[in-house]
Amino acid sequence: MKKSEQTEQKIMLAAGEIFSEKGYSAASTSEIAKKAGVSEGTVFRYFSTKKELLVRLVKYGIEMFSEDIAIKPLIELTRAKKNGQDFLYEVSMNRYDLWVKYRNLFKIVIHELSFHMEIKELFDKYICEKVESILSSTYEDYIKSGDFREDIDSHSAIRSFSGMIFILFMEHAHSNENSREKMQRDIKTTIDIFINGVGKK
Amino acid sequence: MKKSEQTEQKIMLAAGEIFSEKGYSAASTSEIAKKAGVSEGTVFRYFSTKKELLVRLVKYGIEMFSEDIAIKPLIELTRAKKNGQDFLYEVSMNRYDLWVKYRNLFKIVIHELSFHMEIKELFDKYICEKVESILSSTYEDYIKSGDFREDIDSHSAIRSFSGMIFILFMEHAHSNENSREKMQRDIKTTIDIFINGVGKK
Amino acid sequence: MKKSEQTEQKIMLAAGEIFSEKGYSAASTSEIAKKAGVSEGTVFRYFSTKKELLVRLVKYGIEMFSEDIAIKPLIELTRAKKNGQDFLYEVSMNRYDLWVKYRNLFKIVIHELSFHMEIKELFDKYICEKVESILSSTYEDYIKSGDFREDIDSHSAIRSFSGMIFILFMEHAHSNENSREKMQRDIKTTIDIFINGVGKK
Amino acid sequence: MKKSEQTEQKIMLAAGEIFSEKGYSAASTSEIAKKAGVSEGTVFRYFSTKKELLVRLVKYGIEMFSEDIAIKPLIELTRAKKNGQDFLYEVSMNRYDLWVKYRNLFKIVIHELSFHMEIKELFDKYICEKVESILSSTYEDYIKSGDFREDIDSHSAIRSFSGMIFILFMEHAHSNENSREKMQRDIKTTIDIFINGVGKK
DNA sequence: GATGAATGAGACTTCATTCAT
DNA sequence: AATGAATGAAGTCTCATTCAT
Repeated sequence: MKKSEQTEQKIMLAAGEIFSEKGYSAASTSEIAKKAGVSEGTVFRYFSTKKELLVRLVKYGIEMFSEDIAIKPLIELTRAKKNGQDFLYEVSMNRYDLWVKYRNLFKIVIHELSFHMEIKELFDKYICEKVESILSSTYEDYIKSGDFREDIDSHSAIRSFSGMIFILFMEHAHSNENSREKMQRDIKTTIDIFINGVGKK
Repeated sequence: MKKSEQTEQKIMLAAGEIFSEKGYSAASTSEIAKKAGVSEGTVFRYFSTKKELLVRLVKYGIEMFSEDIAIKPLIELTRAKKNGQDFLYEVSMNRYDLWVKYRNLFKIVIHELSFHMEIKELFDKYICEKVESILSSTYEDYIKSGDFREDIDSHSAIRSFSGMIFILFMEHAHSNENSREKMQRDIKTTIDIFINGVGKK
Repeated sequence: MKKSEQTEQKIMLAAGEIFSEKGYSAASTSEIAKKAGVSEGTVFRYFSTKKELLVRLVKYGIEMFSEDIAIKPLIELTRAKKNGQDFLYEVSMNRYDLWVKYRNLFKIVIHELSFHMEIKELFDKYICEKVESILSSTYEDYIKSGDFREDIDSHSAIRSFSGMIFILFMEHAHSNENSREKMQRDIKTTIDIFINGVGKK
Repeated sequence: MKKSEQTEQKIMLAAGEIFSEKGYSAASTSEIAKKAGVSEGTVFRYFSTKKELLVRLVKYGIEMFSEDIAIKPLIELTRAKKNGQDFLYEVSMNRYDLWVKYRNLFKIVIHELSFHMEIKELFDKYICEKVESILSSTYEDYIKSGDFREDIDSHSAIRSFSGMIFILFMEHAHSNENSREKMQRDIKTTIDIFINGVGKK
């Protein structure tokens, strides 16, 4: 990696931490420069604008995330055709690990989503659509194979499942006791609810 | 209502709109003053600090919300003992109407939650706990009455249901086609999933 | 005069001096603020932009100049119908006094003319056209009265005369020996050349 | 021409364009470097300072101009002894062509004259004095030969004539319709005024 | 000899906050 | 009680200049 690329990385890394910590607009470029160990002028050599720093940072993060989400799980999935329960568990844990890895990125994206069109577009295009497309095709396989009900449209199902998982992650993010083991148990319960419902048979 | 209270209200109203529109830290007190139709000095007569304006605004909003959520539905609930499905539907639609009414407040709370301890505490204390306590006692009634499974702890169930509904609201907030009718249908589907699951019996 | 108008004046005055001394773009707002005896923030309360400060300053100066040039000499002119020689002398000396009074303004206008469209427009509209219109009508009176040649178009004549006077002012501005007496003599010589030419009869 | 001289030329050329376009102090060295097709570092290898770039550029330009003005016209003048009218016409058109050729240089010199002593000195020494000395000796020849009046001192005459021509050039520079033909006509009129005056005989 | 990455001082500008009126 | 003028600290950004490669 060239030196200039290293500098760019250092700046994006520092910006990622500070943006996620105090939000884009409360973060100052001087603080970012200091954390990155470069002068403020250098920040603007690489990113002509504070906003551009945000957008490039998110774009770069999402690209990396995109690779991680697209490649890794599909390989594991095709390797062993699992039942719905196990599949969802794998997907959720994989997402959880990604969540941990990309925690800062997600925090930034979720926060700045509503203030910056560019971020919303990246989010819609590279996260929502991608996740939906991966899940929906698999979901419909399970319908065809007779495991899942046909009278629930896959969009609603996926949305509901995503919401359950999303809020679970949030709870863990904001709580102190957030071990991987607890997460495993919580995910299993959540999937149980999703597949079997809470109603008594 | 006294004149001074009116002024305070005007300022909080204006602040609510601007905070929700561009975020707390990107909002400027001068813009708030202008929208409220008062001078900048006046803002600081009522709120010694921009941050205090945020906190008092959220506190006030949450108190009003608290009354709305605590009183209205409980009356309706006790009036007619419903089955779980109908109860959840009522609750969800009621929450949806509240969401619409308190849209700005929620947007602010969700955004500033992670940057301001005071907001997080208010949120935990007056929203999470309140909602959880209302729902969990009812939920356990349904367990006892044999409608719901005993092997799912009420916290997990409530969390999952909240997540499903939350993300549904989000989808509507960010989409263009967001009529009340569509919401009614979506909520019914979501409750169906929650109670019966997606798995084939 | 209200206090706020006083402040605005102080800032424009300071800006006028510094702009004329080192040019618009080499002048710094902090220096202007210091010279005006206000804080830098105050400068931007009155002029949202450094550029706006320049434009408003020029506009204001030109308006004052416009009044001075339009009203004063016309009164004197109508009072006593003079011959061409005396008329031009009066006009030139009047212009010289204005030049001394508006020295800074002219320096700024002449310098920034070519970099800022707004200034050029103000200059064309309020100085060139005004001066031309005042002079040309009078000039044509002299033609009609048989004092001046008919075969020189008034625009060329006025342009030539203005150039002679302009460069004379410039010489005085850049020289050390620039008394009013010397100017009077130089103007008389210049007018002699203009009316009689340098060629021998 | 050596390679290093070429580079120096390229930089001065680029600087000349940008300085004349937006003024010395609003021009940035990075822009100059880009336009010259060299790196920013290179600019500072050849010119230790932005200011030095300006001064050397002007010095170099004035030297070239000096040769052009001193050599060419004198040859033509001595070749054919003309009358005053024709002589002035030749000189003016020659100056006009030089003006077109050195347009950028003149614009820079005129603008920076009052902000940089070095430029003013170069201007006075190499342009004013030179032009004055060339013209004044010739002018006095015409006095002696009885063509021109003796009662006008040559400095005043030359100054007046220069002003007329200067402002004519300015008018052309700022107007759209600025053909060489129009200039020829305007110069002839101007000279007519200069020699014969506008007064009726 | 040339490059372009890095710097840091300083530019313009914003804004929460104070205070005389 | 209310105003809005004034502040000054801090923010984003620019740019001449240096220096390792």
